[in-house]
Amino acid sequence: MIKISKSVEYSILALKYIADNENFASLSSRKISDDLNIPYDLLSKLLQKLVRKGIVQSQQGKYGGYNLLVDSNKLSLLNIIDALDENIQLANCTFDGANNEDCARINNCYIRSPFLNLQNKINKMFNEITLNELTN
Amino acid sequence: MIKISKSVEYSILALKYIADNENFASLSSRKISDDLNIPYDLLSKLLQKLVRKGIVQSQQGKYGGYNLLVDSNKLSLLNIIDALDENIQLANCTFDGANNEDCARINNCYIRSPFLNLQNKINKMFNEITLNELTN
DNA sequence: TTTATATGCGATAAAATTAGTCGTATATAA
DNA sequence: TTATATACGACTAATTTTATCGCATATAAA
Repeated sequence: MIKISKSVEYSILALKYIADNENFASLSSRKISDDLNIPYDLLSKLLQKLVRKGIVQSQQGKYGGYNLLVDSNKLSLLNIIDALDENIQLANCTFDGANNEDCARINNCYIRSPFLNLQNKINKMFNEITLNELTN
Repeated sequence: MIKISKSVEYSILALKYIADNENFASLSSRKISDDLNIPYDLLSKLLQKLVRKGIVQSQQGKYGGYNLLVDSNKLSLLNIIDALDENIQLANCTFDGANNEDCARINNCYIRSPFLNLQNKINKMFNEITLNELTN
């Protein structure tokens, strides 16, 4: 429990690798995949999502690849999680507008509100840690 | 991602329910299960684990049930997670003594140490929130 | 001492989530 | 024109989580 998905892990690894090679040619997903030992197809999809969210830029064709569009001191872990359409949700009901379909106990539940508080704290923590701080 | 398992959720619900009824007869797992809408077999096992860890006390036989052994102001979320043999492990490699079987990249990994730091922060946060604070 | 009602617990099954793969289309520099 | 890249939906596999089953043991009350 409380784990970071491989998608997020791979994305952090790749983003850092791209950031560190910004001054050279752009890195292809094939090269990132080979160098970091990340499954190629999976990585490609992650990078495509990051393109759509404006975090990286892609160049198709021969000698194509990816470049970082944002400052790695400003990109937070929460930003990355968001970009991959994931989220921090401690329980089925810990989001605005949850109803009985999400949890049978919701109407007289004594843990939902404290869980929401805790979730907010974790969100805040994840929003305060940047890509640079996530790597050494 | 980043969720609290049903086991932990059910345990918190049950522990609070037991705590609130401490002055009456001890609550049977059947009653807790019925009242809180938690699968009976699952809840029983969770309570059995909590007995083994000294968090609750059980009384078998007719009119048996469970009683809390610890102060609900001192029992932390981390204590409960521990008692259920779960843990906060952000990645496969974020524990002492992780090796190549846990991650192919471990020897020149630039995210392990920051992940460990983040994990420690979450552990600390979870150790500071008590059963009382987890309920309202 | 019998009975009803509890907990104890290993084994297994079902469900859900996460991770990984495949096929095909499109883009583009050389 | 060709080689090398990204784009992306559909699908499969693996893992983890959640739930169930069957049987054993304990004990208070009738």
